This record gives sequence, C-alpha cells and structure tokens, in this order.
Amino acid sequence: MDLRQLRYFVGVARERNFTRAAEQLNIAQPPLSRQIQALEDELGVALLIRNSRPVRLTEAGRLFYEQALQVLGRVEQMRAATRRVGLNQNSVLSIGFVASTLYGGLPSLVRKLRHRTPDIEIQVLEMMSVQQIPALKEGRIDIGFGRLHHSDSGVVEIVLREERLTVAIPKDTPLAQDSAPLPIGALTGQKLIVYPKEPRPGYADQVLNLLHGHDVRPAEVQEVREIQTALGLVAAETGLCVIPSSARQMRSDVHYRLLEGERATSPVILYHRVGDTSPYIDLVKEVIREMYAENPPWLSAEHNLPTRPSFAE
Amino acid sequence: MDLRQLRYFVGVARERNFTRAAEQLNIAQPPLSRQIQALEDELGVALLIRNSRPVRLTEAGRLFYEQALQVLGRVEQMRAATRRVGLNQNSVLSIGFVASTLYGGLPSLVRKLRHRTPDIEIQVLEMMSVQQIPALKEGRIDIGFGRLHHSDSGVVEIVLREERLTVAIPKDTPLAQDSAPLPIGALTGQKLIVYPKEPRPGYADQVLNLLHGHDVRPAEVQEVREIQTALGLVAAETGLCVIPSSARQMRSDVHYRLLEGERATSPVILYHRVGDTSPYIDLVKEVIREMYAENPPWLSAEHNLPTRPSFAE
DNA sequence: CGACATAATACCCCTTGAGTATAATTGTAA
DNA sequence: TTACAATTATACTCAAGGGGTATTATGTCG
Repeated sequence: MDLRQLRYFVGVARERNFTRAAEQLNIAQPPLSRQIQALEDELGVALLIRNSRPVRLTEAGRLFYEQALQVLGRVEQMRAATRRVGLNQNSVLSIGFVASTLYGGLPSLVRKLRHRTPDIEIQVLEMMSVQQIPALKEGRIDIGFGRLHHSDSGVVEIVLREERLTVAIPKDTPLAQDSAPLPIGALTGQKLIVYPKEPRPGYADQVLNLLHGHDVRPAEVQEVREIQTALGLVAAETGLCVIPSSARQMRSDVHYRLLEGERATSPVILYHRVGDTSPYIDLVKEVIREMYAENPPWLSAEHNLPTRPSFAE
Repeated sequence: MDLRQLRYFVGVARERNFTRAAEQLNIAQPPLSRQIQALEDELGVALLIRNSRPVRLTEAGRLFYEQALQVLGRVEQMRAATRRVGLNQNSVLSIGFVASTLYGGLPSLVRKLRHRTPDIEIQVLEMMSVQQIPALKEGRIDIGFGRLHHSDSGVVEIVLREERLTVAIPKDTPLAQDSAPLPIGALTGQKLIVYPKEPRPGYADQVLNLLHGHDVRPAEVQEVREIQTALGLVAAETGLCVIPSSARQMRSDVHYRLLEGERATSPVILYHRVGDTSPYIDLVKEVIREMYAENPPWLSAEHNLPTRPSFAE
C-alpha cells in the first residue's frame, strides 16, 4: 500500500466516478482503475461496487475512505510541522505521558506551553511510565509524566503530587453500602482486578505491593490490559479495582470509596534527563508551578495528599 | 512522499545506521541512502546528521520519526480494519459527533456499543453539527450527535437532553463575586466571546439568538475558532463567554455561573437518516436509554433541564 | 596515521506506473 | 427491446524510477 493509492482512492470515492477523478488527479483513467484494483487485491477486499452507476462504496470502502482521509491529513500535518521545525531552526519539545494524566493537568499544561512558546513545536506521546525512561535517554522525549519511581541515574524524577487511591466497587454489594473511606484490610479475601497487564512492573504492581505491605491477600487477582476493561469488569460484579482518584469520572455505574491507609497513594512524577540544559525544562516547571498555585479541581484536597512539587515552594 | 520512504526512514532512525537498516528492510544500502535523500529533498529539510557516527537525528528528524511511526501504525490499523470488515462481511457503524459530547456520554456509549456488538466496526468522526447533515445523507456517517436543530426532511432528529448554559467570567471581576445563576439581562453591555467562528450557522449563533430574543445587546462580540481559545480569552479578562455546562471542567482559572432564563439551554441531538432500517440505530437508542436510566454525572439536574429523550419513556 | 566501518556516487537493469487505443458493461431513452 | 451514451476494464507500449553491484569518499578509533 502506498500513499498514491490512498490519494487515488479518495479521489474516486469522492467523485464516485473514475473518469472525473482521473482528471482531477491529472492522470488518465486506465491507470487509475488499475491502481484501485491493485489496492483491492492487496487488501483482498472489494472497496467499490462497479456494476452500478454512479459507482458506490462497499461497507469496507466507506471505512477505508474515512480513514484514508485522516491518514492523508496526518501526513500533510507531518510534512508541514517538519518543514516548520527544519527551516526555522526552532526546536521540538517532546512530552511523554501516561493516560491517567489526561484527567489531570496535562491538557491544560500543553495548551499553556503552546501559548507561551509559539516558536517551538510541542509533541505529545502517550506511553507507559517504564517506557518513558529509555525514551528519555534515547532522546525520543524530553519530558515525561508517569506514575512509577525509577532508579536510573540518567533521569531525574520530581514528584508533583501524591494522588489518593480509590476502590471501585460493584453497586449493590455489601461494600458499596457505605461511602466512607475503606481501610486497606477490607480488601482481604476480595476478588481484585488490576491493570495494566503489560508492561511490568507497572501500576498493577504498585497496587499489589501496597496490599502485600499491609499483609492483605486478595482471594483472586485478575489482570487486564487497561482501566476501561477493569472498570467494566467491576460493573459486571467480577471484582474490585484500585484506581487513582482522578479516574472516578470514567464510569458512573460503579460505587467509589477512597482507600484509607499509610501509603495508599499513587504519585504523579515528572521525569527529565539529568543535565538537560534546555530552557524549556525550566519553562515547564514554571508553568506547572503556576498551575498548582491556581488550585485546579484535579488537585482537590479530597483526592490528593497535601504535598507540593519540590520546586514549588 | 511515500509510505515506503516513511518505512525506510523509520528503519534508519531506529538503527541509526544505514547499512544495518538496509539489511532489515531487505534492500541494499545505496538505494536506502537515495530514498532518504529524496525524502529530505522533498521536505527541504535535513533529517539526519551524517558527519557523525553513529548517525544522529536533527530536531526535525526527531519530530518526523515519531510522527512517521504513528502514521505507519495508523495505516496498519486501517488495513486490518478494512480486511476485517470486507472479509467477514460485517458492517460499519459510523458516528459523527461535536467535540462537546466528549464531555458527556459519548465515550461511554461507544465503549458499550463496541462491547455489545463485537461483530461490527465502530468508527467515530469529529465534525460540527451542520456538517453532520450532509455527511448523513451521503452515507459518510450513520449516526450524528450535534447541538443544532435542522430542517432537512431526509434526517430525523431526536433531542436527547437540554443542557443548561453557563457563563464563564474572568476571576476578580464584579460578576464573579457571586456564584448564583445569572439572569440573561446581566449580559447587556458586556464584552462577549463566541465560538465557533466557522461554520455558520453554529453554536455561536444559538447564543447570539438567545441574547437577541431577550433584547440583550452585548457591548462587543468577538468570534474565535474554538472553545479553548474562548475560555483562554475569558481568563485573560477579554470578556465573557457562554458555554454548555459540561464544558466547565475545561478550565479552572475562570469563574462559572449558570445562565438563568427561559430558553438558556443547548440541546444534545441525535440525528439519523429517515427510513434507516439498520438494527444498529435501534441498538444505539437502546443503549442511550440504558445510560440515561443510570443517571450519569453529566446528566445532573443542576446542569440539565428535566427532559428525557422521546424514546426513553 | 592507518585500518576499519560506513555512507555516498556511478552505472546498469528491470519492475512498475502511466499513456493510448479499444473492448466490455451499465443505464437510459426511444 | 434495442441502440446509444457514458463509463469502466483490458491490451499493449513506453519510460521513469527504484533497486542492485562496484567503487569511492568520509568519519572513527586505536
């Protein structure tokens, strides 16, 4: 498959007519027909219904059309962004983040950064905490927002906040009768669902370690790939799940209770390379400091321990 | 630009070595060098620093590398999804939505649909309300979630809920002293920011019409492209902005007050083609009915009029 | 500085995309 | 139903360009 084939197919799908599409694409009609055939051959799927005038799209073709439009748009953006960066010699700030920070301050941070530094290109990449460390060292990202402590001497970590943990409980079960914080001990003998299954060690192990440290043994532990699935299983009464408090808003058909206990928190951590002299690292810290001073909703005392980033004193 | 060039570049960027990359790509080293040169020529930007061993990426190259990875991944997904749909003869449910529904029930709806119908492919496309009507008629989408009433006889509309409107007010201004609902009349003589600038008519006109209907004349109206910008300007004390209540959570550094008044609401509307016999239309309604019965947080009485979708009685 | 690793260049081949002419198919109107 | 207009597929040819081999140029490290 080839971008040319995508462009050709989009032309035909839009015009619903090979001849006119060929004119717009500045080629003759036969090569256009052949390219579309080649595309269909490669996919092993018919995209167009030709024994009909005007030509119609199959279900697969309809799907392929919308996606092709998106891919072509993406390629255009990529070309433009690369030109901008290359020609103006301005630089790129690449930020890795774990999904859960999307429910906290990340979107707002990125918006503020873009606003404050129109001269640099900001790129955000979703990746798990453990993947962020090698990504930083290889230069694939410059800043990371994750949830795991690490021990790599090449990467600095700064704990931004300690978010309290919450237990998701199926409605209409005994534990869901109360809304008060739940002692960790109450999880003994319960079925537990943890995520993510990969990569390990990850947030799942943080939770399991916390329980182990309190001598709590769940009856059964089921691992799933992502939080959505985990909460789905909770709703289906398959078990309980421990989540960062900010993830409460993801589902409303389960019951939530804060987890009560010494270290029943999950940190949000900023990573960057040691000795990274880029002024943007400081800018990021500066903006974070401002944001924390505004006391945003995701920093509510109810769902966070009263700590502040070390640089925000 | 060509997918092959992207694959080649990704190979080189990953290996940081032309020779090894060429081996992995199953071609000889010289053609690889040439393709990368062609790519750089077309972009007019150097992606690699060659007078260094191992080869390093330029800033532009670093950006291009991450984006190329994403594009290639996207293409792979597209190929797989198209094959699935084409070979299994199963169909595609294509859903258009306005951005604001992302803060309501849309993510949950899509998740539930995917779960309930693993046999169909669900595609979601962000598009403005007015674009959804032609998209429905052309078959580009099957279901739309928008905020505007329309008068096209080929498209059915079902009002799902009437969301109350909220005024975003700069902090530390007189109107921000109180948190009680604000009468529409209070907007007289205020500077107003509306969005989106395009396409018209749109949500901006809904707001302006509402004010006009109450004989309220703002001092000045500034149009911006999207809500993020609008709220940014509010925070910068440029004026006030009327938003659907669910959008409150987007920014915490402005003050919010509900708008009080007869028709101070914005509907969330489900569109579909008249006479669409697909069973999935009914399934969507069924799932929506269930979701509304669960009383999710975005349906709180505070931010919605006490209406229910006509099919959910 | 010299040996080695590695990228660029020169040159050739042949795959493959594009053009022209024409056949086949579909839709429509008499 | 048939004939015609519109439109897509096929056959054949040409040539651009992607890829291979041999060789040169450049950078790295002992």
